[in-house]
Amino acid sequence: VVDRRKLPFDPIAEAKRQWEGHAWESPALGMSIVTSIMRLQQVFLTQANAILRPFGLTFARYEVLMLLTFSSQGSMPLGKMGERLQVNAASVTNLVDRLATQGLLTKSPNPADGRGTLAHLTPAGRETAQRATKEMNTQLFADLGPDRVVLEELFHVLGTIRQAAGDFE
Amino acid sequence: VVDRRKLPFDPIAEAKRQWEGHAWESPALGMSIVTSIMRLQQVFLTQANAILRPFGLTFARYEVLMLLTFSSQGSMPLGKMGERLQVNAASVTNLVDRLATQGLLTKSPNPADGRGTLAHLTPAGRETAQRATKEMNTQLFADLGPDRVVLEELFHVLGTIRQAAGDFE
DNA sequence: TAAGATTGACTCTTCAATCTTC
DNA sequence: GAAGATTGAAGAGTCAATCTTA
Repeated sequence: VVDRRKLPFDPIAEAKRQWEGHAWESPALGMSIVTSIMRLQQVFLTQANAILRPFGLTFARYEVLMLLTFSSQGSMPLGKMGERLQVNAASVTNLVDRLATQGLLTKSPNPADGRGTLAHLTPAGRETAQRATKEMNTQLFADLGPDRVVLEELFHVLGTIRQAAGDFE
Repeated sequence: VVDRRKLPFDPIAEAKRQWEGHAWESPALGMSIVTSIMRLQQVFLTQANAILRPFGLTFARYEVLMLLTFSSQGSMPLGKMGERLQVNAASVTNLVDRLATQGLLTKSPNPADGRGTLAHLTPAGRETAQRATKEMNTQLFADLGPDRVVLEELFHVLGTIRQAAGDFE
């Protein structure tokens, strides 16, 4: 599984230099940050999926499970889940169906809306989410590198950019 | 195309509060940052692909083109491209084949290694990359929201995290 | 044996089209 | 008509297995 070899230099910093040398001084920084985000997402996703594999989960399905865990009744309409997770309705259907097949949640018609569907966490789903979170917390979330103060500031800046990009109001 | 509706609050900040309320105070910040990165990548990717669509490109293929643009000869072995872009060899094959079909690059055996393949930028490829970059610079990279000083610091912190995650040495 | 590249299977994502119900 | 949900198609990513050459 050593496919993504470690480079002896930062390829994005190198790209930034190239950009600055091609009369693109101004957007070079933005390009570097967008590329860094893209790369970091891949790294995190790979690590998360490796941690979640023993539980039969992927990061996308883990997020669905955690969303239900945090809901008051352990259930939620599919449309609301899509809003919260910011994913397409088609993705929600796909993820929920897989989790239902795994017995981690059940689907049922929404009594409040004949068009809607409700996803409801099963005891097995709650149990799996709990155990998976323990691993995610220790193996991925606990230590990203920089210290707490820097990470607090980072979270704030990322929020500002997400807001500027229209992710929320 | 208004599928990803804008929420009146930040769903990740909400998740952070939930995390902190479930005896996971310590990893809550790391979870929030990982999730923010995941979400921001989706937002950037969607915007980038919308900008690149008129050129018949996707962000992944655009990166391949730009890498070749910056190489001295306009050509590079596929394996080296995978290292630089930090993507799987299978992805490189796929992307290069698509770009070759579009006439934006050509494939040829590597004279220095009988096992290898070289991708070489065509004039059309160089032209397309140049025009696409103009749009990417003005529509995406030029203004991410925060001012220059904050973005410089952000780029540095992201680099630290990528390094801690083993993206480069 | 190891490295470069390719293929096929699987997951996740979006988009477009469709069906049912409000 | 609009909203909730589903389906199918296309793109991109991983992994595992394979083929060829060093």
